[in-house]
Amino acid sequence: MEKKIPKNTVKRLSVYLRCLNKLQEDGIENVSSSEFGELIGINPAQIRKDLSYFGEFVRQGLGDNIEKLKNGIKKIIGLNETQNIILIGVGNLGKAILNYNVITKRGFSIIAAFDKDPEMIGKIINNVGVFDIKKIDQFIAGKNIKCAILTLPPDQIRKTIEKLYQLGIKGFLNFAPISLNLSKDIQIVNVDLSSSLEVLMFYLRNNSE
Amino acid sequence: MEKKIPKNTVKRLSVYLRCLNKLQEDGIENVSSSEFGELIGINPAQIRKDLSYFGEFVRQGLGDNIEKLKNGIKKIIGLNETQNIILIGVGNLGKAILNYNVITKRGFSIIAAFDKDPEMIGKIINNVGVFDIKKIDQFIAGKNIKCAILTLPPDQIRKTIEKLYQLGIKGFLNFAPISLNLSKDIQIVNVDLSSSLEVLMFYLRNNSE
DNA sequence: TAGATTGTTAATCGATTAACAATC
DNA sequence: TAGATTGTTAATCGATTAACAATC
Repeated sequence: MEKKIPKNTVKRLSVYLRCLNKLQEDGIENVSSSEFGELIGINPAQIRKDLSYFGEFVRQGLGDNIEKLKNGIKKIIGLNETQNIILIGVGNLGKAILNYNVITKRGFSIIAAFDKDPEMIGKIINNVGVFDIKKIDQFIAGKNIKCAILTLPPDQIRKTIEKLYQLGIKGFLNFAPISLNLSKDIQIVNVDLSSSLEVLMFYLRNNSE
Repeated sequence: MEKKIPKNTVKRLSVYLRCLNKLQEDGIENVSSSEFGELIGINPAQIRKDLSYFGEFVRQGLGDNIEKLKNGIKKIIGLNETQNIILIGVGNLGKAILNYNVITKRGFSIIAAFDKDPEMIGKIINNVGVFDIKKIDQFIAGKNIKCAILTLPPDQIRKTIEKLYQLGIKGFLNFAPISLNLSKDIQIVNVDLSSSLEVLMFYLRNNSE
């Protein structure tokens, strides 16, 4: 990647993709950046700028085909092909995510879940098998798995990341409320419910914004 | 609020709070901004600047007492007193959140859950009762509830927000992957798993950052 | 007091937006 | 062609960081 992509641009790409899908479902085939911007509440210049970072592939511009644009964004993100992921920790949250079909619709495939609880091992949840965490090495071997969803207790996160990293997995979606200082080589995205609630609370009290 | 608080400052306040709690658990009573910054990987000047927006209350500065600082941040966020919240939609994700005790530890109290499923109504999950969504009006009346967690299917989100807004609830934590253009008066924080996964995927492919 | 650490100003850096020539 | 819409440059706006006098 030649130029540095702003962090917010990446987040917006995801928003664009979702909205383009929606538009396509509604049978719309083209949008201009101004129409699109209007729709999602983002400045049209922002949209054009965001896309220009990857400008090679949509030379015709937004005004043209939604399908083309969608595929372009998918390619940027790496979702032009289905991504295999695994889930570690089949507690309440783990189960909820296994049952959350939106992830699948978006081009991800959870191909296995792992837990240490004998009660859970062997079960099948929404077509995903639960395996013994001890056997994860042999399961992963040879499969193309780039990232893992971690729905484990906080105290097991670090250990698990280190283990999976050795097995070649470098991307993590983490739900535990902890700060980790990890190798630059590891990509981690944190989802923190209490933190989100706190941010919400703040804006509720100071809602001049 | 005199000056405008940067969005990122608010997010960081939440991080600060979590880390201060951690430090306190470890028996530490004071930190300097440089130590603290080192610990959480944030520039000390950034921390001082963030806190200076609310400068009135920690005149002594970070170098002083963690307890004092913690209470200061709690007060800014509005967590100096327990915040009552409700949860709408007791599906898999709803259940997971009800069972997620971290929220409680952080100063929130989920005082009730609501669903329309007769099978669910009347059940108690982790000490939270599940009530008939139709009776929500009378339940809420007179109680001090400022925000709601929405774990409903996407197509029911808008309707539910409008309803709750009329009942005086203006803050929402939303898990459905939709973009809503709502009244400025409403505060909404979105948690979108697929979007988080997409951001993760992007950085995995372009991990020069 | 002397040293450490702050709060805040000024400088830097990055992200957003307006404007417009180039393109379809 | 004329009108619309782009991609990109330049201007603006905001957020981060370095530096330092003021404070404990």
